[in-house]
Amino acid sequence: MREATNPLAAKLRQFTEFSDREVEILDRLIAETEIFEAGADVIREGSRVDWVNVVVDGMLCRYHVLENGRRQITAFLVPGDMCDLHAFLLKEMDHSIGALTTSRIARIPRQTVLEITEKHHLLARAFWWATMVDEAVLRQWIVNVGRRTAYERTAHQFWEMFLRMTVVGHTQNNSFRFPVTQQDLADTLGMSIVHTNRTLQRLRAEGVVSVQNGTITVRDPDRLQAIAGFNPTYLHFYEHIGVRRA
Amino acid sequence: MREATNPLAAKLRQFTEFSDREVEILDRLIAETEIFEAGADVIREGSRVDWVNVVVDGMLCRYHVLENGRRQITAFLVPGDMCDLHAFLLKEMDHSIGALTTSRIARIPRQTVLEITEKHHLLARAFWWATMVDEAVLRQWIVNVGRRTAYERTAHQFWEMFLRMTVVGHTQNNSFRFPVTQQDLADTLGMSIVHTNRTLQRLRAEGVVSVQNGTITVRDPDRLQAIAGFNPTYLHFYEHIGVRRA
DNA sequence: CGTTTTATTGAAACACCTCAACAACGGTGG
DNA sequence: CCACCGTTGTTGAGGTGTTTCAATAAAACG
Repeated sequence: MREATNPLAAKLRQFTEFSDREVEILDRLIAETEIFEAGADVIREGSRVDWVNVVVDGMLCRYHVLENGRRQITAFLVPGDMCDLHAFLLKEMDHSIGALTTSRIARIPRQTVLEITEKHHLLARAFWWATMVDEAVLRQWIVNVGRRTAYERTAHQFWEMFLRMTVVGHTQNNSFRFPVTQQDLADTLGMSIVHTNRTLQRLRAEGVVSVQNGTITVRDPDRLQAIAGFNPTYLHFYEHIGVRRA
Repeated sequence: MREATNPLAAKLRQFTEFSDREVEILDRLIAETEIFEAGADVIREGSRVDWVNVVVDGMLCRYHVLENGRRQITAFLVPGDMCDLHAFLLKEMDHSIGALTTSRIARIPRQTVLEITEKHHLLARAFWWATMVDEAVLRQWIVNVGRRTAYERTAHQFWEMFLRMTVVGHTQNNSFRFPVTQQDLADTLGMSIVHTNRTLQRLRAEGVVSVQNGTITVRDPDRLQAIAGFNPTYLHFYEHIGVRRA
């Protein structure tokens, strides 16, 4: 059964146009999906993986757990994102992926991915591109955690997320669903839950954003981008898919 | 002129075997090189790139600069590493790449990369794989900066670097060249130079590592790995290319 | 409604930062 | 070969952003 809209195709179309044949293949890839409840792990650290997960619906996160219970989230996954391609390299997953909301996931066997990339250069290249985009986001994440204050860091995370959600058409009236607890947010920003709470309060008090019920509303986009110290060069990355400079 | 040893081929061989034809192509890619002096930038933020850089010799780093001068290093590049593939996506570089030592770089035109990946699936896949490895390293970097103390963080960086250098055969007697200033190190670990200095002293005083003249010697590997809280799963990544668990 | 999870608050502790001075080192030119 | 100079490393000390602990309020859940 074909998806009305194929988030994977939508995402990859950012990079290039596809033929009908290629779109058909992408459709077939996500035809069969599996549901994961909020809070459930899609993959757990240490497990062996022989397939690629594609997010069809929902939101998930990649997280690493250290010995003493410390946790670090290293990515949020939204519809269209492929994950665990790298599992072909590692014998075992070095981190877990958990569902933040009830999510629909398509599982593509390793063999299928290999065959497709062998026969369809353009798709192979698109997959590669998607990996490189992830890389760019990861680098910004490091900069964020390494060199920004809690306040800037939180703003940057929100702004980046806002842009990403806009790209895939998941924002309306400057607001979008971001169903994370403050603990989750603390674990993505590399700070304590208490300080996360206080930082959120400040952002709210200053009328920059409002956060409620897992929905974030950007009240003052210009201000938010400014606080975030958002790299205008990095923004190009979003410009060519429709997001404009403030 | 053929390279006696091709670091690019050496690196990609971690993932798969190549035919003579493919190796020949890889050799040709890095046949022509350019020298960059220590301290020079290979690419600067904001510039447009139409080629891929491959490190043939030396060591470089990827760094991001924020408005007020704060800097964050997000990667070290060693022989065999390809960089700026993602530049095909972004209009401009969102960060710079600087040479830490005098380095030899091969510049491969964008068009060449596209042609090769179109005609040679295996090479295309290898490039993709290399990108995914970079991603895994970046994720660990985030965990490091986000959730480890200065002490653990520094240890982790050293241990990771030690493993990477071992992989490409650049360690001898548990020591390797790591020609960074304490400021550089501070910028990679997301801490101040003063605290970096003190952390190094502690690591030295405890007989874990010694650092001198841009050369690091791992005096107590087991201890270092333990302090780093190095993820044994992540280690698999190195195991299949010869590095063994302590 | 109880029960569990999540958000919020206060206050003390501390890891890390900033400032600022000085020592050591490596190169350069006289 | 020494004097000079810029860069890098080291130290002390006070300041602060952030954490930790611990308790309470407020939602969310069944």
